[in-house]
Amino acid sequence: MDLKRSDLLQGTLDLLILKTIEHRPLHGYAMAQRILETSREVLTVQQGSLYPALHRLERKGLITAEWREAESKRMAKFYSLTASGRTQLAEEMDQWQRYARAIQWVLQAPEVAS
Amino acid sequence: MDLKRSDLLQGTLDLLILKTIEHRPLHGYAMAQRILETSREVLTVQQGSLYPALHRLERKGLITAEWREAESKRMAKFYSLTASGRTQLAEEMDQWQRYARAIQWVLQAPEVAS
DNA sequence: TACTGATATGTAGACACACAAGGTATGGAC
DNA sequence: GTCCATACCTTGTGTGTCTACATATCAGTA
Repeated sequence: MDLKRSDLLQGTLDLLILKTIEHRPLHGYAMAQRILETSREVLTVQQGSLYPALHRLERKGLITAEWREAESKRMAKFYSLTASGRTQLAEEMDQWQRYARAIQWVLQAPEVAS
Repeated sequence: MDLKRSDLLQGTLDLLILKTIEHRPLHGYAMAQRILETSREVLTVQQGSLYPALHRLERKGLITAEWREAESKRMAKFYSLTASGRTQLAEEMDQWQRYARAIQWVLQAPEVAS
């Protein structure tokens, strides 16, 4: 009924996840918080998007999981980048820059002379 | 089989189309050419994406079609923005800027102190 | 004791949309 | 007469995000 648009552009979630665990392992819940925080409250990652994405990335061998105790004293699944995950991250960052620049060019294209 | 990734991020095609006909009506085929050109060969709009998108936008009342003779002397369907299409364009440009900025923030987030 | 809220993980089903692959037709060049 | 660029279109498929739901633990509090 409402015109609610999807929060994330399809294809960018993987990039966000990989980037967020670039420097240290995090569990899913913390990733979502971290992304919300670093995006200054703009990007909300839904749990129904996050967990399937994590499993997908794990199946692809880009991240690995390990159960550890979180700060909260509760067990949580910490994910970290694999070597190929790191390569993938670099590629996806590159592609994003390229893509965003291209869109920008279209949006700023000078009006054509009639 | 090949790792061919999708050329366009889902959700951005409408924006590209609306922007491309902002200042003058164009037919579908020409839009694709124009987007390819203004994006400096980065963004390729497939016909199988373009035409359904045009029909979608027309159904939503954001654009209107009119058969006219093209430069090529052949009949072609020229699309132009409606008033609500113009509003939508402004909104989508806004949202894109907001979104791209947010991604950028995540990608440039300073490493957390351990 | 029972409750509430934040933490933490997960699944099932719906839906949107870009894609590949196929098709039709016309006009100009050769 | 054949080929290519132009111009339109549809069908089916896959991917990925969303909503909604289910489960469990722990801390604080009434």
